[in-house]
Amino acid sequence: MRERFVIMPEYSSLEKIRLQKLEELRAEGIEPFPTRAERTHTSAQAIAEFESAEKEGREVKATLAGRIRATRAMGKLSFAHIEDGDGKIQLFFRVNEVGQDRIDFFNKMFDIGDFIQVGGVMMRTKTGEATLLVHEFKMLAKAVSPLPAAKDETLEDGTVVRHAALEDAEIRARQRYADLAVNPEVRDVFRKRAAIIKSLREFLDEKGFLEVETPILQPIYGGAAARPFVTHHNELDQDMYLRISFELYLKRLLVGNLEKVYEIGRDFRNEGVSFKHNPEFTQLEFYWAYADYLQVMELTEQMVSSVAQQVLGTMKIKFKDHEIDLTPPWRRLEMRQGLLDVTGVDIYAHTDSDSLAAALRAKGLVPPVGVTRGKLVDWMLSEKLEPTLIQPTFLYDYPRDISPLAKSRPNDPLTVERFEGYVAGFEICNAFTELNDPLDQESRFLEMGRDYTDDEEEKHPMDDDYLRAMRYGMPPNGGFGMGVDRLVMLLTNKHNIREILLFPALRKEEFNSPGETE
RNA sequence: GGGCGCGUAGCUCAAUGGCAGAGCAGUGGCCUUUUAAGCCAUUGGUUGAGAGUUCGAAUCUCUCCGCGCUCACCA
Repeated sequence: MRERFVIMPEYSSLEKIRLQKLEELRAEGIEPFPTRAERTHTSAQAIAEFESAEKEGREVKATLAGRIRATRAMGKLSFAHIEDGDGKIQLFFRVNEVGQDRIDFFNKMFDIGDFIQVGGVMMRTKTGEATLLVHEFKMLAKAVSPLPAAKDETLEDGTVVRHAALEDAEIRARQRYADLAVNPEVRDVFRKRAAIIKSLREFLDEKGFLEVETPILQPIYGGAAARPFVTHHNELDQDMYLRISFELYLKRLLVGNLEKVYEIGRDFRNEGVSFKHNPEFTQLEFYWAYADYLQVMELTEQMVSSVAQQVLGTMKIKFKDHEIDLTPPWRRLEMRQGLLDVTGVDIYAHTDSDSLAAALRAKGLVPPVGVTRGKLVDWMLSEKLEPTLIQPTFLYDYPRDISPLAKSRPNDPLTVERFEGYVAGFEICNAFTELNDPLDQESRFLEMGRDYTDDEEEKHPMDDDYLRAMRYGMPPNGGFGMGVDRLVMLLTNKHNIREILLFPALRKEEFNSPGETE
């Protein structure tokens, strides 16, 4: 199979016309991509200043810069809307101010999508719209390819209907630049995303946590059960893994007497892609010395609700058909009880996988066969319980055998102090009282190694350096991990991770030449 | 990776075996307060790619490419 990138094999007819305009501009001595631009006001600033000035009968001069989104040419008049970072504003070109030649020039040479600089005076049109009456204008950047421009229609009741908007999911994701350029609400999603991350950071900073950066390229991966991406360092001549979690490095810092640490960054997992999974995703983890999972629970509900309050101005959010209230305290549900409620089976009464599977089948359920007890519990959880957890819920106390880095409950070796936070039926975070006994940790590594002998990549590899660190002494601590993308989905009411990632993972663009197949 | 579905003009969509179309965008013309501006005219297509069935394929079949949904996987 021959591979190559698709590099716009040929210009379309629309593009050829625009290229011709480029040449004509240059022939007239006009640079279509000038080096510098000027601007005195954004669209919103110009309108705001005009609205206060017009009461006093004061004139507002403004130079604006932005992208042409619509034009309406009428012979001796032209109207246009440009859009900048603050919004849209109408331009009014009139023969009185600029002369017929410049009107014709604008109509002929300027297309939707072009960047323009306009200087003039603010005024109000007959229909009452605050508008810039243009005295002078200048091309800032010509768009060679037509933007997939939409038209906005404002109905009587003020609602805006967008016609022929770019909707193709593939083009929107692949050409996010075009999606952002024509769909303003997409820009808002990413502004909100930035605000959420900033707010998380501020919350943790304010609580005295230290933000740190740990290696993305790691000689040994760990901290989660996931397949890693493998790469190679040439000079060191060794394979490296892209991290699947931050956990083991952050906990090494507790050994180093840093008591409260966190990191927000990218994790990489070489696994399936779905509406809630991307191969690289943003994770928040923190570790808190001398705290346990109950304290982490309280901090979690404070953190998530305060982020919502700060970013959205409310703790009551909408997600799909659900009205969700993030106000603390959140419901706390012991996992054993939760599973008993939805399946009628008490996992504590069945301490091996055969017994538990039999009990489930006796209730008419169809659990997967040939798996560990931990996996059976996981199945009960994800199939039966999770979908019912719409309002924020902490599910707590998990089986030890699916939690190799969590600390057992005192006097209950089969159960660990762990919780997961659920909202809208999906998991947003995972936390536990961290295991800090180096000898116990070593035996857990060995245990996990045995469980995954068939699948080399997924097993927890022994991390000798981590054990060495633990042997110096690690304070008791509570740890926390949250998929930031999931939180962003929740707070923006987007139901696909692709909607809240600027550049989600997609197959490489390539094509087979006619007749050539593998 | 499995199952189901989709792919038609720059964008949004029609055409279900019988001449590939519409609106917007574009191009030419008219128009001094428009705002999906309007009116007249007009350009634009390898119907994702390739093969097959048929007198005839956007439409039916197969292969491939891409995307979506879903299952599996996934702390």
